[in-house]
Amino acid sequence: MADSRKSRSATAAQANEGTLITRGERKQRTRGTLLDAALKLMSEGRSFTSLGLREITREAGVVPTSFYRHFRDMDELGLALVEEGGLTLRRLLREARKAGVPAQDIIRGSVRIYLAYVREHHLHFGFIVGERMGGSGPIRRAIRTEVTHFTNEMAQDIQQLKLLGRPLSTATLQMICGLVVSTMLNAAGDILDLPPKQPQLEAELVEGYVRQLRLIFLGATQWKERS
Amino acid sequence: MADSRKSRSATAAQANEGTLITRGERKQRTRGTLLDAALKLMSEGRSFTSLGLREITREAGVVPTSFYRHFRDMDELGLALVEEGGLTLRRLLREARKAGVPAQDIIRGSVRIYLAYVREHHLHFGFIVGERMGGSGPIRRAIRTEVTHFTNEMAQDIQQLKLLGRPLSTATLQMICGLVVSTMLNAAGDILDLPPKQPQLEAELVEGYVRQLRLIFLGATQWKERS
DNA sequence: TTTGTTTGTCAACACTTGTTCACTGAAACT
DNA sequence: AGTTTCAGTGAACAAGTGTTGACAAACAAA
Repeated sequence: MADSRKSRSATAAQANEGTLITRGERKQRTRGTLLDAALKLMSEGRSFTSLGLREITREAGVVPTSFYRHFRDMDELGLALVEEGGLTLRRLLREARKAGVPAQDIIRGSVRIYLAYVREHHLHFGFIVGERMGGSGPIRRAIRTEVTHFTNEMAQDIQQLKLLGRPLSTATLQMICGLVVSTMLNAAGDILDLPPKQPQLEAELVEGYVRQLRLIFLGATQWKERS
Repeated sequence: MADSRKSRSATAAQANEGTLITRGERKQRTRGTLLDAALKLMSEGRSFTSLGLREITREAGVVPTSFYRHFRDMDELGLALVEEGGLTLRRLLREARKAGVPAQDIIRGSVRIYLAYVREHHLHFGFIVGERMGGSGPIRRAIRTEVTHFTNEMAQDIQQLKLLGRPLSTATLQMICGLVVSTMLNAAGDILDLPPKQPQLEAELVEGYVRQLRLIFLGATQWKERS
C-alpha cells in the first residue's frame, strides 16, 4: 500500500494530468483528497465530530454522493485518518533509527528534530493530538492503540540502543516511554498552535521541553527496580 | 459568585421548588441547566464544536430562543464552561492544602485522591481534558491559561511545603509542575474513558501513573540547577 | 466490439440548524 | 396602586444536513 504523499489535491474531477489512468489509482486519489479535505478543515480549528459530510466533499471538490463510494460514513473516514496518522508516527521512529542519535547534546537535538517533523506533518499531528482525548469514542480508542504501539516500539529501540546504561525491565521501559510520549504529544500540541513567526516563544517552549526530558532521563538513570 | 453546585437540573419551566424566588436566582439557575446540558452532551462522546445551540436548549428543557438571554453565542457558553472548570481545578488544590499530604506512601495516596476527585467532577474534567488540545481556538487558549495558573499555584504550594528538600529555582519548579500536571491530565483522560467496573484495568493504570510520578520526583531530587 | 463494472453526477427527500421578531406573564420598582 | 423590566415562549425564515435512487461515461474484461 503505497502512500503517494506530498499534497494530494486538485479537484478530482479534472483532466488526465500526466500518466495516471487506471481506475484504482483514480479512486485512491479522490479518496486521498477527501482525507486531506477533512484534515484541512480540522486544521482551521474544528474538531472531527463537528465536520459534516457535505462540507468535506465540498472542500474536496466532489459531489456529496461521491463520499459513499469511499467510506460508509464519517466514522470510517476518521479511522482511515487514524491509520494515516499512525503511519506517520511509525515513520518518525524509522527515520530516527536510520539517522542514529544526534552526536552531542542528544536530548536537545532530538527535540529539535522531533518538532521539525511535527511541523512537517502538522496535519496528521494536529489530528492525532486533537482527537486523542476529545471527540468520538471509536476514534479515540483507535488513536490510543496507535500511540501505545508507538510507545512499545520506542521502548524496544531504547533497549537495543542501550541508551540508559544498565538494562531495565520492559515494564519500566514502557512506563518511561509512556511518560516521554505523552510529554512529546503535549509538546506537539503546544507548538502547533503557537502564533507563527515567534522564535522567542518557540525557543522558550523548546527549552522547557528539553528540561522536562532531561528530568525524566535523570530519573530513569536513578530508577531502582522493585521498589 | 456562589456556585450552587450539586446537580443543577430540572426543566427550568417548573414550579417554585422550595424557597427560590428572586429573578436573578432563576436566571442563574437556567443558565446552569444550559451549562450542564452542554457538559452532559459532551460526556456522551461529542466535542464542543459539534454541539448545536438547539441541541443544548432541547437537553436543558428550554426553547431555543431562551439561549440568547444567557449567552451571545456558543463561544461565550464555552468560555463560561472553561471558567467553571478552572474553578474546579482550583478547588482541588484548596482541598489538598486543607487536608495536608497523605501520611505515608505520599504519591500513591495523592494519585488515589486525585482520581477520586476527577471521577467526582468527571463532567468538568472531561471537558477540560477533551477540549484542551482539539477544537475551538479561543476555548483552547482559555483552558491553557487556566491550566497554567493551576500549575503556578501548585509550584507555590510545593515550595512552601518544602516537599523536595532543598530549594529550587521557580523556573525549575514550574518545569517540574508542568510535567506533573500534563501527566495527571493525561491520567484523567485515561481514567475517564475506562470501561466502568473494571478494577483490574484501573489498578494497572493507577500503578503506572504512580510509577511515572515517582520517576519524576526522583529526577527532581537529583536535579542540578544551572546545567 | 460488445458487455459488464464502477466512479462520479444530478435531483430530490425529509429534517435540522441559527436567528429574527412580536408576544406573555410575573417579578421588581415607584 | 400602577408601571417597567425581562426570562421564557411560539411561529416563521432561509440555509444547510445526511441519504436515496436513477443515470452518464469511461475503464475493464469478453
